[in-house]
Amino acid sequence: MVWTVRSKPGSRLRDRVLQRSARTSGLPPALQPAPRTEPPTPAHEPPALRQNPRMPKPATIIDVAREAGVSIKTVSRVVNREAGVHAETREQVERVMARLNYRPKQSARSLAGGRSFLIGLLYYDPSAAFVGGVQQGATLRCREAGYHLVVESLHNDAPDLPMQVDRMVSALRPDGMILTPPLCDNPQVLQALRDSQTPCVLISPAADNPEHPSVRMDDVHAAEEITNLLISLGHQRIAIIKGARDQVASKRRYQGYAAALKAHGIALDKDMVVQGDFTFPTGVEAAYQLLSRRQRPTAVFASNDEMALGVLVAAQRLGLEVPGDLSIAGFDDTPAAARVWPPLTTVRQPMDEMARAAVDLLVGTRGGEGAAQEGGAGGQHRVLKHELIVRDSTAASVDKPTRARKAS
Amino acid sequence: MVWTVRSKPGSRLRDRVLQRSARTSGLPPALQPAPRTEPPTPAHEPPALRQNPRMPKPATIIDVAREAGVSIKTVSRVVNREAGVHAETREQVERVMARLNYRPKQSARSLAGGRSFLIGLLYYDPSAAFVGGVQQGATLRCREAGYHLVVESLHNDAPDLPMQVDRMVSALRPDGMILTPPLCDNPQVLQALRDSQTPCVLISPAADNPEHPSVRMDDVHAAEEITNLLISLGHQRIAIIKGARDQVASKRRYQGYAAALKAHGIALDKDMVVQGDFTFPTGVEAAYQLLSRRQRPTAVFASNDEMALGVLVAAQRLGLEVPGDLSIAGFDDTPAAARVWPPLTTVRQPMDEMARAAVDLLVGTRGGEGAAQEGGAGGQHRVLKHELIVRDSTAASVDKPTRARKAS
DNA sequence: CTGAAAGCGCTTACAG
DNA sequence: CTGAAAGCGCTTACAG
Repeated sequence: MVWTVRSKPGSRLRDRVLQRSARTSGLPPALQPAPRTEPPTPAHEPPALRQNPRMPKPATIIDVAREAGVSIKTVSRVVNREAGVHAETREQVERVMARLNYRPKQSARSLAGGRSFLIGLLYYDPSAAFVGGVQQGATLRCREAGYHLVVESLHNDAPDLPMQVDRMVSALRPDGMILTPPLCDNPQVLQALRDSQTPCVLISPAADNPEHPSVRMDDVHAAEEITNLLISLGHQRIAIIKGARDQVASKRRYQGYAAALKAHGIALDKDMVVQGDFTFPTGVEAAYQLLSRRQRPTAVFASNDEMALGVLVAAQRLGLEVPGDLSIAGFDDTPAAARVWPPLTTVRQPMDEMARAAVDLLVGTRGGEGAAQEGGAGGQHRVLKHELIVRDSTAASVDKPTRARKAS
Repeated sequence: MVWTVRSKPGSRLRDRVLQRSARTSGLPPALQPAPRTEPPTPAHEPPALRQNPRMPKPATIIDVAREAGVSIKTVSRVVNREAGVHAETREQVERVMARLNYRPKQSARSLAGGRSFLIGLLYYDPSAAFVGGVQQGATLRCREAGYHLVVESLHNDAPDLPMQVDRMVSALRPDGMILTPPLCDNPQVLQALRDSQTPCVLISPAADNPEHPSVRMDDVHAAEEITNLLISLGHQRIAIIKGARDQVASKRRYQGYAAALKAHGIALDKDMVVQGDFTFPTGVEAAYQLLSRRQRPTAVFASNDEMALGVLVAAQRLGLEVPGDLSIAGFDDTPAAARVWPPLTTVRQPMDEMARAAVDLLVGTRGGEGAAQEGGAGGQHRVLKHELIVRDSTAASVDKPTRARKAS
């Protein structure tokens, strides 16, 4: 069939610009196109929540382009801070964007550009202070970088874990994922993420994974430092309450404890090692055990603050003065650690910084240096500095004269 | 200018289907189009995170339509569970979707359909167990409903709060927002949300807002019940430790306490009322005050668990038996409440259910009944049932004979 | 330094 | 019950 057309069909862009202009043309009000009403509410939308239908529609890139007298491509360049835009042009566009209160729509950017501006955070135990700290750091860094954080709570042992992960990444196509323990060590989760080609960063994984970058702190070293502190205060009988058996952090903190003792020539006494599981009651229980020994410890290093709090409560109940009769050190620097009496000596995990670093790795901020730093086939492993927080729950041993007030 | 074309231009759809088919045509391998390589990595993307470039692209609605021998519109109907698709057609499409592992892309659905499938959660204090509980319930309900939860941490007193809110909603266009205290009572936040026409649900607001639906529990009644419990155990000198002055929950819990006393003809003794601020140390401090009175209370109702824990520690330190010498009741049912010894009698806030109800309100699940239920100009206010958790920190008063074991 | 065109993958609004 | 076309609001790939 032969068709004859009288003119080159106008581009869609031009049509739309014209159409929009008509609304503000000189037509008498009665002839102006009626404001678009909302489509009939679908059955699945609650009518009560539908809002004022004649609110002006948000400005689009086309509106900005028209007002600024440039092409939409140029507006796009300004929005994305691409180099190579005349300074005057840029300023003009920025002025119009501000005036129209223009905000690029993420779904359009995502569809066209392949970036979703979404970062996913996968976690297991929502009540863990650790997850909360990571989430906090991640949201703030995301905001700075123009991204948003989508959270997903998963059971580490759910049978359909891979499917849950797949559903999330397939629908949202996040630009990256942040995994916290124990999910960051779950092979099924990692495989699902690889299948979907989603970049991810592991936070405090059990072991460095060559396939994925990770961010963590040095638990061994921190535990060693805190034990050194106790030793430097003159303590010789230093007990440790170990954390949950299935968590790597437990093992690492114990390692640091043992290393410090060894370095100072203090024999590791089995009676000074009690198993806990990171909960308050096991701290209490362990303390009762330890404090009833013929040779009582003069200091206790609990593998986390919650257990340290248990030790504190048990000691006070037994009529012991802290730190007069017993020094107590924890790990984590939870909010409660600073609030109890006496406030706890502990280690602050840099959860916030770990999360920020993870986001940086994913969105590529200072990705250049970061990526070069460590090398490794697709994996770089950052170790962030922790902080020893010395408060009043630790003091010089009653057995020996004080040697120093603080250590490393 | 006059153009002559030899055929009606093919629709974009048909072109694309043909183009895709060509890839699997009988052409010798050498002539087949090369697999698309990733575009050169932009400066802002970390090279280390780019993945295998020749992974097959995910199936689109067009692939499914072609394989199933239907139009994309029909696939769309199946995906959205619209009525009016022949059963056989539906099953055929579903089979193909499963085989191709098809997942609709949310950015495309969002751009075309105006729904983002995103729900926003705005919170202030990330360490609050309350927020954690709400988030947990919200993520789970979102997953069930095919939505995702985007979290945003905001300072309630940030000068640019409205802008921060606006940036989020303008970029993401979430289908709804969930606000927790104190943000749900912040006029600036609410105004910004109204400006953007984003539906929102308030969780536990200070007062019912006629403009927005809300979900909460009945703090007054819960406090009354717990006080009744203590009264029924024979206690007459029941102290209360009030919560932070600026939180409505504090006031409501005190109201319930006072109401219960009045109903039982017990005079409100000013010496039995101490101000706290919801933190552990104020619980300890208040307990010392109360327990040093000439007329010591036999029971203490702390306005939250954290303060109740403080009372517990203080009591034990003073050599008092709990609950033998002193009954203690808290509020919140935090994880610690069940773990301390003795475990705390308290009230469980239905945070999970509140969050789920909020999501339902926003996505319109059972919106029909929900919306009709309460009426109100655009606002419906749901009050969910709390739960009185009676544990071992409360027992019969030593002063009076036991009257009952439980109340209401 | 700037722009015109095509396309991302869906849904809406119609038409039959 | 099913489908063809247009369009959502951007970015990419080119071209100049």
